[in-house]
Parts: sequence; structure tokens; C-alpha cells
Amino acid sequence: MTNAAPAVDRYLEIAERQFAETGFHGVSLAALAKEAGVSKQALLHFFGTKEKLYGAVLKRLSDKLCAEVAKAATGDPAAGLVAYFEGLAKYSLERQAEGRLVVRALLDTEETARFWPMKPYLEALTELARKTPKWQAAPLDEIRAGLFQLIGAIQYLTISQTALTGMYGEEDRQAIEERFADRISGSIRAFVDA
Amino acid sequence: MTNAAPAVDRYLEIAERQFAETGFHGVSLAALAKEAGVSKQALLHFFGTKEKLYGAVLKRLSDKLCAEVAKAATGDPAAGLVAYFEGLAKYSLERQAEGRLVVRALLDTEETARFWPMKPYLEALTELARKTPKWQAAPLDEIRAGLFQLIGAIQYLTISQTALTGMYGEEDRQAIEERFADRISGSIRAFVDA
DNA sequence: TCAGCGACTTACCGATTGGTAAGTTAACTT
DNA sequence: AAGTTAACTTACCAATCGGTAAGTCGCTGA
Repeated sequence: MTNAAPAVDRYLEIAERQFAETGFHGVSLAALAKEAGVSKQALLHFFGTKEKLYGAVLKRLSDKLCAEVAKAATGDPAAGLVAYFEGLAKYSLERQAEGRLVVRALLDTEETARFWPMKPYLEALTELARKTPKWQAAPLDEIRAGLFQLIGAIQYLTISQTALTGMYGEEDRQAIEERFADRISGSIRAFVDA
Repeated sequence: MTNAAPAVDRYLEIAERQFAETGFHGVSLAALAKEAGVSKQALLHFFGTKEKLYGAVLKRLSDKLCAEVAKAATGDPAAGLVAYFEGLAKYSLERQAEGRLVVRALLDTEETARFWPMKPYLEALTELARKTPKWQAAPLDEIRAGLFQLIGAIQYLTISQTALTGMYGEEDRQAIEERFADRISGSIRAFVDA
């Protein structure tokens, strides 16, 4: 059989960016098709419906995030966690699309949804934290609460960057981000240290 | 002149809930009109366009948030800040719509927008923090970074509640939230204490 | 060589979108 | 009593929405 995977992945990339920018309802198949340089029926051919396309985008993102956590889990758990979160905070600008999409997934996934796209990612992080001495015997709630505090703060800043630049200008935004990264650095160390 | 303020405010309330749930692009004037029990042209009569209606919703939310901060700023600044953030974390479930809307405002407001709906709210919080002994002489970036870390973590949990319930069930969600509130309590105290 | 299939295309569809135009009606003003 | 205005309504509209139907075309395995 022929191989359409590269084209499909390119469509997913375009869709990821557009969905991150304007959300599920803000994106039209026509707009996606136009940017991809194909007819919208090409997209429907591969993904069936707009919803399934959105699902595929989220699944792909989830896999990417899980792979990153897996890479951070190869060495010492505590050091891996610290490095992972510090990287997340430091490169939040470059990863805006990802962050926006994660937040949109949280906002737009209804309770009746069949699948929770970000669950594997959260569980991978929880398992990694569980491997540190400090959290070995802790209740799950406690780990999850701590992780949410870290992830939440970082992702929130990530999605706020456009607004921050608009409100205070690019220089101030950058200054805030640097201070913020320092604070996160301290918080993640406090999180893993006994 | 006659007084349409109560009706208008009711429309804004309905719009706030719908925009919080599905975002700007996910809401149609027809759906809003149906819930309000009027024709969609009634809404256009008062607000002109859908965008202006959305703007009015965000302005109203911003005013609400600012009023709350102002109330928290009447006594001791440090105590006020602690009480404000603890309340935010404790009642995050009841304030889901607000939180979702704030996040959507951050996601959907483009850089070319004329107004940043949440700016007054952020600045009110910054000024309040500035009045505490610890932050009196600190650079603005530092205060803003710290506030963002707190607000971000709380709002992130707020918008994640549906997902958390879906992933882990209502009991676990509640357990996470309680642990989370404790952690935030510690963080906000650390933020204001010298 | 030719049947079959995967990767598309053009042509089309009914429903819905935000918005305009032109009333209607009741209350208030003068 | 007449006129004005605020708060709506019904009747439309072109554009766009997601999706279906029915091909076209080049590659591939038999």
C-alpha cells in the first residue's frame, strides 16, 4: 500500500496550530484545507469528521508530551522532574501552541467525552514523582495536587504571553517570564526535596 | 428614559455562562436568544455585534473581579491578599464559569485588540501586593511573576475540574482540590511573609 | 494488461451563521 | 393629544458551515 503518513502528519501539524490559536469552534475545515493547499474533502477523506481530526490532533500532542516525560524519566527521578519543569518554564514562549492546545483541551472536553486526551501525560508525571524518595509513600491526591500547581502555573503563563505583551510590552513580558522561571525553579526543587 | 438595565444584565449573565462553556466561536446569537427567550435581534439591538456583546461580558467580569479585590484591600494588605487567594482556591468549583472565562479571554484576545479586559484586575492585585512590607520596594516584574504563579495555579485547577472528575471521579477530584487548597494556602503565606 | 485501491478532486447540499431592514408596540415627554 | 423614543419583533439575506456523492488519476500487485 502507498504511504500517506507524511501528508497526514503535515495536516495534523497545521491543524494543531490553528486549533491552538482559535479553538475547535474557531477553526473551519475550509481554512485548514486552504493552508494545507488541498481541498477540505482531502481532510475529510483521512479523518472522517472535524471532531475526529481534532481528536487526532490531541492524541498526537498527548503522545508527544508523554514521550518527553519518558525521556525525563530515564535518569534520577528527582533530577528528571526538575529538568522537565525548568525546561517547560524556560521555553514556554516557543511552546505556546502546545500550551494553548492543552488548556483548550481542558476547557472544551465535555464530561461525556469518551477519552481524556491529557490523562496519560498526567499519569506519566505522577508515576515519575512517585519514584522520588519524598513522594514514595504519599497519597496520590497529594502528588497530583502538587503537580497541578506546577503545571498550572507554567501553562497559565504560557497562554498569557500574548496578553502580557499587549498589556506591558515585549520587554516587560520577558522580564516577568525570567522572574517567573526563577520562581518555578525554586518551587519544583521544593517539590522534590525531602 | 426607560430602564432596560435589568434585562441587559440578564442577557450578560446568560452570555457569560455560554461564553465560559464553549468560547466565543462556540456560541451563536441564536442560542443566546433562545435561552434568554427573546429574538436574536433583541441582543443585536443592545450590543450591536456579537463581538461587542463579548466585550461587554468581559468588561462586566473584569469589574466584578476588581470590586472583589477592592474589598480585599480595605484592611491589612497582607491579610487581604491571603484571604483573597484562599477564597479563590476554596470556592473554585462554584466559580468555574468565571475562571473559564478569564482563561478564554487570555486565549482569545489577539494582540491587535484594543483593550485587555483583565488588565485592571491584575493591576489592582499588583497594587495590593505592593502595599505589603515585603513587596514595598520590589521591582514590578517580581510582584507580577509571583502573582501569576498563584493566580495561574488556581485558575488552572478551576478549569480542570470537569476533566479531573472525568478522569478520576468526583471523590478523587474533591480530594485533589482539598490538598491543592492547602498547598495554595502555604504558597500565598510564603508570598506575603517577609 | 488490467483490476483495484488509495489519495485525492469537483460539484453539491441543507442548515446555520452574523447581520440588515423595516416595522410594531407600549411608555414617557411635551 | 401628539410626538418621540426605547425595546423589541418578523422577514430577510449572502456567506459559510460540516458533510455527502460521485467521480478522477496514478500507482501497484497479480
